[in-house]
Amino acid sequence: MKKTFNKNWQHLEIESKLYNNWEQSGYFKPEISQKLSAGSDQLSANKPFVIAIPPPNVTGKLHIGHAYGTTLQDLMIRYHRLLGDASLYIPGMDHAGIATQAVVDKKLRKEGINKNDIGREKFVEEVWKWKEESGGKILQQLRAIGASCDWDRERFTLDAGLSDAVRQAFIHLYEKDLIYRGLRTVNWCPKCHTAIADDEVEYKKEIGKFYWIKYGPFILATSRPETKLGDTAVAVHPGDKRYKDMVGKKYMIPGVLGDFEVEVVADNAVDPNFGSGAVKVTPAHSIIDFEISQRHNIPIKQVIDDRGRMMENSGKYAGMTTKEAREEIVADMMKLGLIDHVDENYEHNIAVCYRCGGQIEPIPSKQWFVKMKPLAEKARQAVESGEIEIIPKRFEKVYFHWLDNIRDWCVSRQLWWGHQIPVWYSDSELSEEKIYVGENPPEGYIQDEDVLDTWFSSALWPFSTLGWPNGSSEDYQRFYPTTVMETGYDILFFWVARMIMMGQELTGKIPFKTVYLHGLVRDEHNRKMSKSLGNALDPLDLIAKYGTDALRMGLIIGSTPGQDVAIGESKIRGYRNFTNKIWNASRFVSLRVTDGDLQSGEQGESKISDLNIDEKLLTKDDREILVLYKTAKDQVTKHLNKFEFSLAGESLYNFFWHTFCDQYIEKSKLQLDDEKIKDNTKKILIKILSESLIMLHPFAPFVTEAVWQELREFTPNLAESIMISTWPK
RNA sequence: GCGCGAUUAGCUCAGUUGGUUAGAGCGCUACAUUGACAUUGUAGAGGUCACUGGUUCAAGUCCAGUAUCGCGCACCA
Repeated sequence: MKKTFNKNWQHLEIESKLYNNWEQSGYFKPEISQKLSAGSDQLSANKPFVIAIPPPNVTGKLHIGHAYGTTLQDLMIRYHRLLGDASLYIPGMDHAGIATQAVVDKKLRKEGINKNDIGREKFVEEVWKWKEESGGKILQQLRAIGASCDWDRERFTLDAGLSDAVRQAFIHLYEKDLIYRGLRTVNWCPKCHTAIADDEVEYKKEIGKFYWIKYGPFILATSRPETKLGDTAVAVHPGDKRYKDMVGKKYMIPGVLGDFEVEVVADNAVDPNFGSGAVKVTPAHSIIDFEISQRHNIPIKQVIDDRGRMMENSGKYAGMTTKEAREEIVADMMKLGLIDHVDENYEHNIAVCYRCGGQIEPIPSKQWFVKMKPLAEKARQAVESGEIEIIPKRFEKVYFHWLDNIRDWCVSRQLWWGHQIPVWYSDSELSEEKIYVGENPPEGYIQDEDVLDTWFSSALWPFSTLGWPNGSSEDYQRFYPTTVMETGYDILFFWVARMIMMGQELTGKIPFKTVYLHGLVRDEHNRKMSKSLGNALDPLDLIAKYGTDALRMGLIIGSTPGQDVAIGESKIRGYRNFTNKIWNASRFVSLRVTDGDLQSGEQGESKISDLNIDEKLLTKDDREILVLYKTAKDQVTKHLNKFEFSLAGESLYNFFWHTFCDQYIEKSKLQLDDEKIKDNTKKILIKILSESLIMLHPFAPFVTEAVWQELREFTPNLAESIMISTWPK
């Protein structure tokens, strides 16, 4: 049966078929390169190239940022597969603790179900049900982007293997005294009803009131007068002469609930130039104040509870929200003449939860913390020594700064969805008197109710996905450490730094050699994409309209690591034109080489028996294109090896379109009519076309494969798929 | 307050270790239509590379400073 070439690249009909073929043929597996390398039967024949996907949250729909990251990852994987490396792209998803719990909670509420009525077990069951329904969609979307993942190795942060990894990691850290339980003032989100880590707190500018209050012998300022009920000290700077004689003394302070005693301490945390230089200290409801209290042995008095309401010990204010209590207390202080004056337009930052946007109420709470200092030192060393390279390099400075100022990481969360902490207590008060950390708790012990921060399991991702803690598992042995970690710069601290720390501590190795950080995707006017602006682009819409290849090229070309990328439909449309150019150049070559019909697109019968070009028959134009081709090929290879994807893509684009198509194909039209050099010209066309297709494949996997299959009809020795062909030497 | 980035064509951005006439996409102008492709081709217009100073035979690129915009971190008691 004769093949016909359409006039245009029909991405809609063909892309998913090609993807299914690839997946079924097993080309996505790293073992394919073993099969291909002739005569080699040992696994070590091909050097591994491994990327673990940044696992998308089960909650979400893939947005264009995912498409960008996935494209970069898949580009590297496909390039290395063509180089003959044993390339493994590990797919998976993240259970996303708070986010997922919130989504399912909301969904159940709509159905009139309160999670507290059905209880933990039932609720978690509901989340699993929801995960099964929603999770699959994301994986289909990754396929649509062309991600050549080995789906047999797909992992989920809450599956059995990874849960085991989390338990082993926790136990290891506990045994090495790198994780501990402590009562501390932590960032508490009353809405999510859980503690969160320092870096999960965001700050929002707000105009509020700044109250200058008469405070015994002091006048001092506060934006939160309601916390006065929990004050236990006043702090001043050690060098502040104004208060020198007062340090160490105790004073009775008049308050709305009667007088109370505070001690004056000197602490460097106080800025003598701000306010009056004297600070009221509320250890229970300010993390800084808590730290001051620890240094000076000051008592902690909690007056706000975990719902953000005043507690029993707050007299007439008990039960009020902090906001209500503030108004009442201010009014009462006015009456008592305790307010000196008020700044009405005081601009300050308020702490809000990164997840729900609700205001953070610091409260004292028993939580688990990871000791970060010892881990951070080694993590610093790995990058400093060059063992790990961060691209672009300037992020190394950001990384160092974060590590140098690190605080202990609060890893326990008061949620139900996640890895329950593998700690058991002998008594129901969950005191630490008798505690068991491990896997086989003694009879009658009660497990800690809390779960671990989502990022705790994410931190293990590069090795937990490969079989760790089973150090002798084949995948772990062969593919760990992974090669490249490609992700957004916005999660350098949340994720990348913690993977490095956990990798070093738990496996004794760095988890990856190169960190490639991409930027945020913005709209074509460089504005942040958002629902409210209505400028968010849906990658699936774009794929349907212009094809995956066009989207991929549009995202890659003209973008650079660490820098935000602006993209709009017009850019993608431009690259759609390019994918069509690839299709049509191939159509031309195919029809002329087989002596087919350019009108109908019907392929002819002629075949090429061998591809050896006769040097003696080369025309001036032939020589010229061969030189230009070689230059382009060297450029592209060089750029890809240096992670310069945009430049590689641009070189290819320009060579293919404006050199090969615009110049050589035009010249070849004359040569193909000359019997003497006709065959040689065909060979040159095929050589440059087929090799260009291979180089274009990581950028535009679908159209290159579609065309490759056409070329195989009449060209000897082409691999059964372009995916597993060989990068031109 | 500390740190980082950006400033290049009308718009959005590339520009690798300093080296001829500074590039791309989109947009714009003129011409070309049964010719692989109009999702095209040919030709073209459009830039004092934010500003000031310095290093150099040579600076968009390196150094110092200024301005504007953006981001991160810390703090705001």
